[in-house]
Amino acid sequence: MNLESRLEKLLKQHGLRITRPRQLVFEFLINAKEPVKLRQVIALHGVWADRASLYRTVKLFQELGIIKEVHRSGGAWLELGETFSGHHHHITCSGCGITQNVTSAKVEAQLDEIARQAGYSVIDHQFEITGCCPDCLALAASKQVSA
Amino acid sequence: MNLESRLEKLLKQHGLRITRPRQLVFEFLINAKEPVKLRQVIALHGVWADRASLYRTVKLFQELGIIKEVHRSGGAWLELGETFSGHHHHITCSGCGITQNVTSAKVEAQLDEIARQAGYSVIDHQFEITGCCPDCLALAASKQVSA
DNA sequence: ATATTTGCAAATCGTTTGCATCACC
DNA sequence: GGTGATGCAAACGATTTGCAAATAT
Repeated sequence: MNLESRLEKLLKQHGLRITRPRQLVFEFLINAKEPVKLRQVIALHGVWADRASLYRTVKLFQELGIIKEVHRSGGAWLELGETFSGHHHHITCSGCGITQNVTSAKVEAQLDEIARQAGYSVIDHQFEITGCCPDCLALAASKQVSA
Repeated sequence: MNLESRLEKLLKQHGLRITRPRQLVFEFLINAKEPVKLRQVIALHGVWADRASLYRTVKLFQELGIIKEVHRSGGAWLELGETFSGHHHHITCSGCGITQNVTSAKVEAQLDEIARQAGYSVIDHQFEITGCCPDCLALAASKQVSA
């Protein structure tokens, strides 16, 4: 089943309707392929939907788990929830700003272990890596040579 | 050297002055012992300093690395920078809200490894664990028995 | 003495809310 | 027909800014 159909099904299950602003925000998130700022979503205002509806949609989607908030430098970012995008974490290039998804069973297990040793029962975890991506490293290297 | 002296030294190095609002915010962060919301800092307004000065101080401290922003659910939190508090990460109890610092060379190394395998040079990383702390687990267990 | 920082007030920005209208089931 | 969602406009809260007065070095 494609993502759009799953959205419709999920909304219907909650007695909610499929409307233009909701489809719009969902499409936007799918096409983004990486976390976006709330501001970018609200920028759809005027052309396609009202500001208030966009805010309401984002809030609703968060409650339903359709949208997940990612916390990292620069504040809060939005991406499709795990139901739609799978469990993952991020690595972001400080040069070009591109974010890639990463997964690591090893780290997940280790984080659980840390918590367990401190006597906690684990509910959730997250990690974010910042670095310089291969493309930007290559670019920096080539500039060094020619300089 | 104590923390206050180090603050004074750092400010002087940048040609900045030691003033009441700055001391106030710094003291507040030291006493907090865990990350605080910006709102809590601004709440010092009226009694001890002006709102605008508090905002300005927080911004300045972030630029100087005196204050570090921690990003996690609930938005942005503030704590003393690594120069004053050392490198660490957090585990937060979803029950009582208390945050403890955690360190793990193992996880740090694993995060570096993930980045390196993806061809990145690592600049920074962060992780946050959410769980239920020993105290809250015990409390929940005792309630279960008596119910 | 003088450059910096403060406190105040006004301006600005982002977000939420009330309500009448419109659309879906 | 009735409920739910929208769009608009007004309200709200948080943050920033200009400027004269106060303060630290």
